[in-house]
Amino acid sequence: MKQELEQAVAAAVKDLFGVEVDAELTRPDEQFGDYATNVALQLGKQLGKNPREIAEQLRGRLASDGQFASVTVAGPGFLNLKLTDEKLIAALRSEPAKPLAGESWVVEYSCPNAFKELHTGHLYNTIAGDVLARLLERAGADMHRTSFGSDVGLNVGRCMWGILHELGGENPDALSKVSDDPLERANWLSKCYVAGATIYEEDDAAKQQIIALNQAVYRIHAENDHDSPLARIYWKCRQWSFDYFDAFYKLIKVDAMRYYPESETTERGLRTVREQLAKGLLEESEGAVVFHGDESEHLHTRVFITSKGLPTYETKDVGVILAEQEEYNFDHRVLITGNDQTEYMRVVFAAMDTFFPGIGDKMTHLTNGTVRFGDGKKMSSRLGNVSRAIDVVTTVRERAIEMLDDQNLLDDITLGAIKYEFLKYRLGGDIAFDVNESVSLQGNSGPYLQYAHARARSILAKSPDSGHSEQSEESTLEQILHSVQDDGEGTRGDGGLQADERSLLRKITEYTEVVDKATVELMPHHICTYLYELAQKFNQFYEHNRVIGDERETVRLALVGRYADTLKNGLGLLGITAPDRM
RNA sequence: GCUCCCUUAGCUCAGUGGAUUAGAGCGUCUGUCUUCGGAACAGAAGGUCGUAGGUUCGAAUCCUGCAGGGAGUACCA
Repeated sequence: MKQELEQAVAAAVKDLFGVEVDAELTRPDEQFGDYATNVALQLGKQLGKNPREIAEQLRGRLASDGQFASVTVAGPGFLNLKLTDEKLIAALRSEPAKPLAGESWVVEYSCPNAFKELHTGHLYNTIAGDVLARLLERAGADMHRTSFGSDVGLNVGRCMWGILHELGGENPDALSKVSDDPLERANWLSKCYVAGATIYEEDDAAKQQIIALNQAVYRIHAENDHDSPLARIYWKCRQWSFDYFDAFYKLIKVDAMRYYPESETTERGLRTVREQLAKGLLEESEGAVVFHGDESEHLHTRVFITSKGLPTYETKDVGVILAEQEEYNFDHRVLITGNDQTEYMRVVFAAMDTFFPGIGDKMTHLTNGTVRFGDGKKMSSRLGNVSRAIDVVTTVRERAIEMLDDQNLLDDITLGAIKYEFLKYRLGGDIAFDVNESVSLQGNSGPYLQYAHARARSILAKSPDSGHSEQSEESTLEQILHSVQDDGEGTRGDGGLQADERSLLRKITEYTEVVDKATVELMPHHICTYLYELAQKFNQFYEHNRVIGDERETVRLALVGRYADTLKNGLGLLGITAPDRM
């Protein structure tokens, strides 16, 4: 709809002044109209004419075109366009665009390391990634969700030390004493990790053991050892970690990702890096293989292979990117990490683009900020004293239990609260996660919107033909059109729809524009902002207008139905359920 | 030191070239209502958009300096 109108304005400009122009429409304050454009101001300079005169001429042309109830010139030359009611109703037919149809997209997110627990940063990152993937998928992309983490390295050595300590040696059978529950197993592994990490700092003998264990794990991979006691422990606990990831994703109801363990991608990265070294695209410096970032672009130098011959994360990242490219032949890859990796990733992307010219344009790096809690305290990622993802879920769930009558809705509300609380902030900056606010039923929260939805559904349930409360789009549309025309006899002069009805309808028609914007900008928070405004608009309408039993019941029911569907769709895009009752 | 990011109401945040009153939520204060789910609605108070300049018909939004905060800055991830 918006695009169609923009073309109409551009055509009018072409007709009158013979110039091509990108007529961009914005949504002005409601009192000014449904859309506004500043083309006249743009043209003023170009044509050497007074912008107001240009606007006046355009106004004349557009006013006669039939789809506008009014066209006005305001201020220095803004054009405010108000659609006819018929046109506004017709706008309900437009759907969000599918510009990515036929394209292969990879979104890489979550990225937890094996042998460790997911912390709050992972939770935020996972929820953000899940929603972005869903937005892109809705836009038509052939979507591939991936995740990348370490299953080798010093942190694994630390954990293995703790495991052996717990088991009393290389004693794989003793693992049977650990719980069967994936989440509890993860907790057990985490305690082992903390024990190892602590003693690594404090005891030199243990430190040497951990270093040896780390090397042993590399050997297990190199020799494909599945038989030695240590190998049996390693593979089993690694699998526990993977099972735990899946269990947690299931718990928070996000789609599973294809997980690339570092051990699977390192070799490819290493091979590639050595090839690039041979080509002269990387350099040897002080015994290490490094990439010198272009200083004019403020890129720094990073080590890809250490002087000891070990691959760094840079090399492993090269490996994953290539693995994803081979597996999915992506047209675009979106990576989401914490914002401390911004500069690091710029160098890796620049290096990749040097190795494989053009691939840099196919990759986008997004970041999520640090999560703070209500008291403003930041989390430390050292030694395991981080705030765990599971603790956030548990805490919010406890609050939800307190305030909920129907405990069957516990998952819906808990996850709605958590997801919305993370998603409502613009992606990139640090955020404050307020447990109390997240579960609040008033204010800008997930449960508030879920409630707003349930409230509307209950009205629909009271309607005469409540048997099919989720009517097809066409029948809803037809109903509104029909009713406007029928009821219109007396009120035709002021346009069929009453002010409050029109105002709600106008807001509903913004939905597709907001979804498009959120997708193009990769910014899900736009949807949150919009849904909240939509709910407020509905409350205003509902406060002042009776639905059931009113003579305008048919129109209003159709509006309420359309509102509820829109809210539900929007929440669905955010991965939040919309129960019919609460 | 250098590089990048951030600074909008008491708190948490939207708004990132457009206007007529810079918007929300929470908190504070006031009103409405014998409720189609009031978990609502209406209103008030609260901001020289960190600061000083500049560009522009027009700046919270772009540029520069400064202050405060954060991150990164070669063998960690």
